[in-house]
Amino acid sequence: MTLPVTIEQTACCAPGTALALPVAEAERIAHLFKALGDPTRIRLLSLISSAEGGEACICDLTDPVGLSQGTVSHHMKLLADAGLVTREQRGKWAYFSLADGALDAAGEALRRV
Amino acid sequence: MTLPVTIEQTACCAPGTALALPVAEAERIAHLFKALGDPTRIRLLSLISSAEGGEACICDLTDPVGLSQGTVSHHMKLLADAGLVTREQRGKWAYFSLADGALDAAGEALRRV
DNA sequence: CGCACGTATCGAAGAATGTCAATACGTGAG
DNA sequence: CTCACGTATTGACATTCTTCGATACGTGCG
Repeated sequence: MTLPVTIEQTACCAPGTALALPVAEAERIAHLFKALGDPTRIRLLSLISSAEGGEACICDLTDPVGLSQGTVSHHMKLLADAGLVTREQRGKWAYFSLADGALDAAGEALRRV
Repeated sequence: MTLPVTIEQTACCAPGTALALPVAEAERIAHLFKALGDPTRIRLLSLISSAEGGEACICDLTDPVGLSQGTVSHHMKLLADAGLVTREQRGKWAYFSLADGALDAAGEALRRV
């Protein structure tokens, strides 16, 4: 983990800088898009959204993306941490769905830049 | 560079997979968001958009982000490669502006997932 | 309970990324 | 032409990311 050493970048500094996004918010936004910045994860999102009922378990996803179960689980964790998907345990299976309005929120974040 | 070894992932395969994004397009989209997946680059975009006239040169950007000139130049190249900013040489200076409709296109890409 | 199966986590290896200092490139001023 | 200055590129280094294989965790079935 890298602690944010930069302090109070929001106030003062170069002219015009005050209008720009505060560092903390830039980090939040970047974190969201970093989750979207991998082909496999885009594919996973797409697979979920086009799946029956808009949800899928890990076992449904490993084959299409051609990666190991552990790796897919890892990617799903990243997507969940970014708030892009939700996880629901049902029996032995973990079902993932697109988080409601998450993609819209991402688009909104773009407009704030 | 990694050549796309995966061939014809679009056709056949697992049931439901056909509806998902083709690998090539997932890669395109991911490449776009990877450019947006760094706090510094988000900050750079914001600085440019909030700058006088909606444009800025490297020298305007190094101080606010607190990074070396070479590093900022590197980030701007990535943003330009992703089609997010345009570069215009004017005298000794290179002026960067937000590419027209690029952020909208990013939002649109999300809707395609 | 014990086992099988789906999922999560861990440790390691290789690739990619962010950063700097140094240097090369290009352009306008003199 | 030569020089100064803004920008781009290079080489090096540390960090992060992606991936795998192996293993641990949890749940339902027998």
